Amino acid sequence: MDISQVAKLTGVPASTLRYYEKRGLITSLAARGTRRRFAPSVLDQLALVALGQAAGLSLDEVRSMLTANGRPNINRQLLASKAIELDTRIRQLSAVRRGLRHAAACPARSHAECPTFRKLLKAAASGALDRQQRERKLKPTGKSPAGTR
Amino acid sequence: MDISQVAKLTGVPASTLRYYEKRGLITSLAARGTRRRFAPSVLDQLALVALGQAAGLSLDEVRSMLTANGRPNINRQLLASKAIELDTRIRQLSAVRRGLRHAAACPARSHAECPTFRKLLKAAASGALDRQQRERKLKPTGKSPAGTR
DNA sequence: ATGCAAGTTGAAGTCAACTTCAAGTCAAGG
DNA sequence: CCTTGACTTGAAGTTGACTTCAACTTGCAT
Repeated sequence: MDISQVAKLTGVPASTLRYYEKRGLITSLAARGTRRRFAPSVLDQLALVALGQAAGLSLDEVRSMLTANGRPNINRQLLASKAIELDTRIRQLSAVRRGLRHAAACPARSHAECPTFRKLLKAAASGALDRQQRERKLKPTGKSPAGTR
Repeated sequence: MDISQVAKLTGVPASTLRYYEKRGLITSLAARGTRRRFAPSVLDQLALVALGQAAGLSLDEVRSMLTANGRPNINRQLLASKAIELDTRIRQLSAVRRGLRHAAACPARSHAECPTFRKLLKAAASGALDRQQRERKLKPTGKSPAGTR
């Protein structure tokens, strides 16, 4: 397959595919300078990247789970710890969602005065603050964790 | 309170507090050029920012829910739609978490050959790809300021 | 054989949310 | 009064994941 076919098939832009290849996340059969050709297995590789991203791995972390030839090579410990992080995150998001739903539905004039909202606010916010602090601890130099998108 | 007290109390660095003030997310009582003083209500304001961030709002979106004087002014429609997004996101994260847990525990030699893993991979990844495509649709020029994240 | 869309490259630009820097100001202790 | 350390400002730098650009090459259709 050529790059535009893969792009069309997966929805991943050609520029991203080139970028992923440079980062060692996917493999192509190209001689340098000529047009890339992708084996069908690139679809699996892209799926793995997508899964990793969805799980909150950086591209470097995803690559660390691939062998030189592009096959997966799983670091169980990293995955298990990411799963735990996900658990926590899911719980926090659920609390936030409750907060939003309440805020959107609650008829109180000012939410500053609605006790239910204040309670959810405090819970969700303190969770968020804790999380911020944890992240700062992991990066003691103070470099920003670039968005918890 | 002065800026370092607020920082200590909330865990939000002083630099961030200044940044938030410049962005109109929190208010201070300072005459320009002198030292900032914060009213206790700044803690509520910060909680609201944290909640918004946790819910996936951009700082601009958070600010759009504040009146000029810094009191919350909630856009129910935006909140409700963010709650729906959160629902979706939570479901996707749950699927991803299942995938991770399985990958971390599954004894198959190569995960490429484990059918359970392949199924979860496909599900989680396709969800992730769909999401990517949706986000790209919302940003057609690539220059739009309204981050959906 | 030729035109031109589609591909190639490295380098530079973008974005959000901060952080860091340089240069200067203020306030309290000694 | 003077030092010192916490504070002030605007400007510039950082991060990760891409995208865009400029300047060429390729390869299919005519």
